[in-house]
Amino acid sequence: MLEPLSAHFFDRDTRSVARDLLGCVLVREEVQVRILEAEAYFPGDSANHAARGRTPRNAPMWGPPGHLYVYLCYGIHTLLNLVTEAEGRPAAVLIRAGEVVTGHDTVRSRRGGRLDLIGPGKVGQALGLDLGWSGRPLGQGLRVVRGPAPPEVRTAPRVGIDAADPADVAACWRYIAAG
DNA sequence: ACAAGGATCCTCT
DNA sequence: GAGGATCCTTGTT
Repeated sequence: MLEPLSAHFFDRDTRSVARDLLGCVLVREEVQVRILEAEAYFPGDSANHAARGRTPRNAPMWGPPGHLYVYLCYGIHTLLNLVTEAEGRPAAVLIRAGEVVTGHDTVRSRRGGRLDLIGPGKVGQALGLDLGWSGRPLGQGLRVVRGPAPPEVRTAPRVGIDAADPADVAACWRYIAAG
């Protein structure tokens, strides 16, 4: 449970990483968040931010695995992605939901008294992330440690990607811890 | 330099 | 269940 995930963990198929991240725990200082839901975005995927080429924002997705890709959504929410696959292959896992393990008081103060972390903007807020975290390697302020795999994993289409190709919209590349 | 829009969340009806 | 918040990123002039 205390073993931090190495870059090696992220250096493989993004969908496998997304599934295996369920149950693992994000750790920043006293706050620990167990990952309950994640989505895979990988090379050749029209819903991927990287699908239209490299820009300053999405550049971390091309970088080495095990780094952060943080971006601002709707001007308000910081969404946390963990970069996967070999350097040069733009891919990442979006952390869509979690549950607070420790640091409840800190999360409440960051979240206006709330503790629920169902939704990617809430996860970023609970961890106190901003755009300055994008591109940083895991281990420098934020790390992920192994946790027990959930008893059951469900899959579903990804959320909020209606502009992508229909086949990619329909694909079940969202992984949800159940049970 | 400008305009459009976004891998969302919260409040109010 | 609808709508507003809010600001960065991007592509275009």
